[in-house]
Formats: sequence, structure tokens, C-alpha cells
Amino acid sequence: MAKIFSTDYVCSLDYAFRRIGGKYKGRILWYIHAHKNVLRYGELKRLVQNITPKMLTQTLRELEEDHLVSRTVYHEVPPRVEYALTETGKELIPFIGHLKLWGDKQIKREKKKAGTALAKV
Amino acid sequence: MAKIFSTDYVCSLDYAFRRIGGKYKGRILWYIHAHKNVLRYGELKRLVQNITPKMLTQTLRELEEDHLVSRTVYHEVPPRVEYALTETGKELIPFIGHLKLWGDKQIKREKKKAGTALAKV
DNA sequence: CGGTATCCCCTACGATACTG
DNA sequence: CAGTATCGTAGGGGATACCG
Repeated sequence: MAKIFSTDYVCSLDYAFRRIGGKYKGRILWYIHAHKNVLRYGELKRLVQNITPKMLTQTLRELEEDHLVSRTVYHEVPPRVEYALTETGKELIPFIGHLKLWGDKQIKREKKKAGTALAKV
Repeated sequence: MAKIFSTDYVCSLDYAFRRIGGKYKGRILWYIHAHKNVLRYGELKRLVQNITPKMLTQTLRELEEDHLVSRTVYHEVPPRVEYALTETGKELIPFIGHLKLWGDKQIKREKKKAGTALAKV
């Protein structure tokens, strides 16, 4: 299966960015964390709006391969699969949380600017 | 010029990741920070090994557009251009630092594993 | 020194359909 | 429910050459 990001890297920052740099990786980790560290495939699909099953599966497989999430299959009918953060994955949560706060702040700043720009007109 | 990442976003995490998600953005911010917050174009080019001038310029322009770095031109001969972090850009440094430490740790873990794997053989 | 201008490729990502 | 399989595409990124 095609990898979202190559596993090659030139330094530790590069390494880290490649592991969380996909389009959905950060959000998936965050959603799992926000849901008490357990989320089913279907719940993730609903949370990450518009993601295709292919991308969701591919992203989850890569996160699993990098030991950021664990995958637990319950052999029931209907089937149930739960994804959870590993200890390594949990270590990224503070980073993602702060980045989220930073994003919130930036968005507010931009809206404020847009508001004053409109006010001038 | 083509943008590395579209400025559209669906949530604050998405917003934040798009702003630092390019292949070199995190490293460029970090290098500027590590060099007392001032770096010249040529110095960056040397630090970010193998980056083409096109990508370096494009990435810097986007960081400037997002108000993460400032660009100062000194009209001298030979010309001198300095890039520095803005206040907004500086706010990202703790997170990037955290991510870097995480990356370091992971790399060490991987090497350790590889080492024990070899030891078994 | 600090960039632009072209050309081109690769692959991350998407749409749709189907399955155990 | 939780995925695969297949095909297609946009644009992020690279190589090279040239410029004020």
C-alpha cells in the first residue's frame, strides 16, 4: 500500500513531521484522544467528515505501523474494531493540543482583521 | 505561484497543520529560531540540505504570507535579505521543540530495536 | 547574493464500486 | 460494520538554467 509519507528522514524534526504530516493524521489522533482514547472505525469516519474509507484505512494502517495507535478486533457479529492511542501516540497529544489552540487563536485574529477591513468600507 | 497547502480548512487543527505542513516549514522555523531569530537566505539554503532555491523561496513566501516570518531586505552590494520569526511564528517554537524531542526519542527507540534485532542474529 | 522561470514527475489523495 | 479494489487526478515537489 502506498505510504502517505516516506519513512526516510534527514533529522528528528523531519522524522516527526513525516509521521504526523498526512492530511488527517493529526485530527485522527486528536479525535481518539478526545473520545477517551477509544474510537471505532465508523465513529472516526463520521468525525473526519468527507474522508473516504480508503484514506481512513490507509492513514490508520500507517499510524499503526508507526506505533502511534493500536488496533483491536472484536470477533463479533457485526464486527467491531477499536482504535486507541499507544503510549507513544499519547506523547503527541500535548503537541497537537497546543497546535489546536494556536490555530483557534489565529483564526480569531484573521476574522477580526476581516471584520475591521469590512468596517472601513 | 502554487501554494504548498491550500488555505481552506475544516477546523482549527486542520488550519494549523496546513500552515506548518509543508516539507520544510517546520525545519525552517526551527533553524531561524536556533540562530538567534535571524537567518539569511543563503544560510537557510545551506542548513536545509538539498532544498532547491525554488522550494526555499516558495516556502518562505508562504510563511511570510501567513505572518510566521518577516522578510527584511538590506539594499547593499552584495544584497542581503534576512528572515526572522514574527511574534506569531515564535508562538509555534515550543511545539516544534516538543515535536523535535519526540522525534529524537522515537529514533533512539527504533535504533535500539534494530540493535537488539541484530543482536539476536 | 538572492532569487526567477520552465518543464516535468510522482504520489498523496479522491471517487466509485464491491466484499467477508 | 469495517473494510478492499481499481482507476483517475491535482499539485506538491524536483532539476535545471538563467537573472538583477
